[in-house]
Amino acid sequence: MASSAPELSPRGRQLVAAARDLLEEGGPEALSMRTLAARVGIRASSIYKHLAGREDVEAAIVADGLREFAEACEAAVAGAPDPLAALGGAYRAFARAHPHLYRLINDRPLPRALLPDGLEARAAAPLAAALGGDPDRARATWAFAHGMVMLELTDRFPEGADLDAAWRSGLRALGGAATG
Amino acid sequence: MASSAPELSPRGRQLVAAARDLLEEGGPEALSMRTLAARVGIRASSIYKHLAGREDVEAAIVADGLREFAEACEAAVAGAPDPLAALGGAYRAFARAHPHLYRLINDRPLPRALLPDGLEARAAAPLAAALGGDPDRARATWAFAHGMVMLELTDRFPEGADLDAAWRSGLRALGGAATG
DNA sequence: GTCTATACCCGGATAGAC
DNA sequence: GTCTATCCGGGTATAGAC
Repeated sequence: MASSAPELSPRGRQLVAAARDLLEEGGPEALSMRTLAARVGIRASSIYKHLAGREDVEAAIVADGLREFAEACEAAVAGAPDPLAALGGAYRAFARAHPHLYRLINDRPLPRALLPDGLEARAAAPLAAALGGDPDRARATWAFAHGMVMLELTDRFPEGADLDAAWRSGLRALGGAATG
Repeated sequence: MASSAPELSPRGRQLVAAARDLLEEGGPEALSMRTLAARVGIRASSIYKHLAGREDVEAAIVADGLREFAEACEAAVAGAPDPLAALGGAYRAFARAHPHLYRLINDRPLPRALLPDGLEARAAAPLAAALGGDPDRARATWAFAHGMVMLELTDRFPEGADLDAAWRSGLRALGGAATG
């Protein structure tokens, strides 16, 4: 079972926010204890009064990002005529707006022990609801969305590929009735 | 246009093979110029007589791995009654057998300038053929396979999830006729 | 809580002797 | 082609003064 993340001091929250900014601006290489300290005007050694280390910093960013992602998905499906299409659009939009954050969250194992209880399930719920209770189809559709986003972010599609059309084609196929 | 990779000396080939072993055994962190040199019994500085640097080493591993992947896909579809299912099985089997190699190849931009001409296209051809000329559906199916593999490798599916069933569900949906 | 100073580890890469 | 020696950079983390 996941355990709730510990409360952070104001300075701790400031550090996490600055760390996220550094990550989103310059990718993982841009986020080091030294650069993070410099961003908030202290020394690297002082960070350890507020956060246990780099893993703690990253886990806090993941928790914030995952919550925002869940909120975006919930907002997208609310009242949408085609929830699956709305969800796909929100998924892709989040990844394109926050590519480094998306990869920090989704491209490696989750730091589950450092995340708030229930957050992972909350993020997964809208897709499960849109697929109407077929968990295999929901997982397949999640994989499709994650794969589309990762291949786009890593520049793997050929020049001129119509990614909107690929999204439509995939969601149309996967959104149909599951037959086994 | 991609340019052919330069020929390697026997020592160069030995270094690339050793580098791939280190990667597959211990992941990216296990592959450094120093560990690589130690593996073949020389000093790190001597590597630079055979390879331009780390990027060169990684590109050579990618080229070898991508060729092997293409061969595995070609073998899987040859004479298979259900080419798409065969391709899916070969795709997942390769990723599970070589997780670190899979990620080196597929989880970041390709070093196209250092790869042999035509290799990227060769690796993509079997899937395009299995999807019968619908490029959008082929891209969607590629994304599905990549997503399934990445989510499995990064331990993102819930405990007890039936991944075989998710693969079947996704491939069945995506393999149907494209309608738009 | 922050500082200075420091320690330790790792990495990629180069110069020049042999 | 290999070596030694070295440089530079990065990272995490700690001790002790203030």
